[in-house]
Amino acid sequence: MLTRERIVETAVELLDSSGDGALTVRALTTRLGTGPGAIYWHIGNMDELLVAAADAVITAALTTPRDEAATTEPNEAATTHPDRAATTQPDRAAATPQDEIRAIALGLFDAVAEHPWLAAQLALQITRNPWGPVTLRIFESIGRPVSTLGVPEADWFTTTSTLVHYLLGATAQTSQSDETATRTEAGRAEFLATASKAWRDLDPDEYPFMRAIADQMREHDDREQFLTGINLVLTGITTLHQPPIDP
Amino acid sequence: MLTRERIVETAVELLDSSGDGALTVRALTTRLGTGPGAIYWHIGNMDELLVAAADAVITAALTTPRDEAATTEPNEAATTHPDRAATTQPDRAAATPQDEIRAIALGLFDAVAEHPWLAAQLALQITRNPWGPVTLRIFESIGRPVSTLGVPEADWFTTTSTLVHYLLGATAQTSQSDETATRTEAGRAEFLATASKAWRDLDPDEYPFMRAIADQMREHDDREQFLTGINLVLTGITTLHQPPIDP
DNA sequence: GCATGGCTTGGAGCGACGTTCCAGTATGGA
DNA sequence: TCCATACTGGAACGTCGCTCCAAGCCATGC
Repeated sequence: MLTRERIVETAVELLDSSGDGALTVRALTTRLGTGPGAIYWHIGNMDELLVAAADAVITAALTTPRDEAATTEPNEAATTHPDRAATTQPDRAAATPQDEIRAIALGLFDAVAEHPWLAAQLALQITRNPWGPVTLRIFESIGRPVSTLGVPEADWFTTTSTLVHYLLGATAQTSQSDETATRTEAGRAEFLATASKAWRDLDPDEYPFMRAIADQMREHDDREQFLTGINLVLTGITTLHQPPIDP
Repeated sequence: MLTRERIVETAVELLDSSGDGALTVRALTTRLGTGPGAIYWHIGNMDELLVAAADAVITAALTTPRDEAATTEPNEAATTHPDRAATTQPDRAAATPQDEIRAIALGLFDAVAEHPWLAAQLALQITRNPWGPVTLRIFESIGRPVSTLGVPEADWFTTTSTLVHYLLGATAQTSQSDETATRTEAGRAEFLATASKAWRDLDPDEYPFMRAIADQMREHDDREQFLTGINLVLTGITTLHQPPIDP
């Protein structure tokens, strides 16, 4: 029996294994041993399928407890800390709101790193339908800890927007689409060296700044830089909204 | 005579007038009164044409002096402040680096608002080719004032990245793709009211935060919120990098 | 003046895509 | 047993990016 879930699942598999352009109706039909009519009975649209695929992966990334280690058996991790396990998101509690935000952001960052097609999809869906299910979910996840951050309620929307926008921009650029090259450690090092050299060879009149930071480009780590950016925004938030008078 | 510039120019016209999906090779051929072979003689690829179109618009947005008023005759504005006029970008000088960054960011924001197709293109190109000409130009423009901000040179890359990533994420989401509806003032108000109501009707268990900020959604202004976000990041930067010891 | 050879053009056509249409099958209730 | 409804998969349509190629253009050398 063909179900919407099975189609979405297969779509994600296709995207994961063969990249952006691999998700075609024809590829789905062969993989599922069926015809286009069957697929369009369950799914109205190719775009709708892409939204569903992205939503599935994002939802998984947002609800999975961020344990940094347990990737195969999340239940096992849950038994490690059996108290506190009643909440929706088992671990992660007992941390500062800042820690929560960092954890969620890193979860999304890693999800995009694991599913390179997700970067383009996120970007596209956010421009085409700014408040689709994907944006909504991310906003809610980031907004919840923001509301416990001490920010006045009137600024919740703007503050969360800033965080989410940074997060989306950063994941968009940092998703190595050049898969094969950047998959390995050596390939990534080579990529960085090449880019760094390209910047150094730019026109000094037109690109003085890029030339100045070419070295930093070669030595930087995407994930670390992402976290630094999050911390920068968090610092801005706490600086603006809670003056140094400590209770 | 057909030239690459003429093709790019026509491509921008097509995109501006008829939106995202209007730029096809066939549309170009009819508009230019030629055939596909002629076009592919000057342009290697459809993607390459899209990059060129985006680059053209972005470059224009980054080099135009941001005078908020003078759109037709930039030279006139230059005479207003005749000193300092020797730099590449006539006015804008004599301001703080923060002002410069705000001006550049708003310039990009307005460019995306004026060319709605640009949002999706920026997002796509940045994920597909993170250091293409468009990203490079934006990075250089933002990075230059950042380097005069008092941030230690070792942090220039990360700091500029944070600003650019926020900027890209914000413009991506804030580009009303739903053109006709949001073009007019009334249409936009209706759009906001509808979205706000949709948030209020969400499941209280799953989306408590979105429900809490539904009102702020209805009353917010995109451009203003964008600026607030920029200021938030700028505050984070100055807070982290120059301790309150004032010279 | 004229032939030559390299740019440049535009039309025909190829393969692949998303999508629709529809004849057919299965299944569960009357 | 019959039938309505849910579902399937193959054929086909229109459009897309792109390639191929015969013809045109035009400056140069003879």
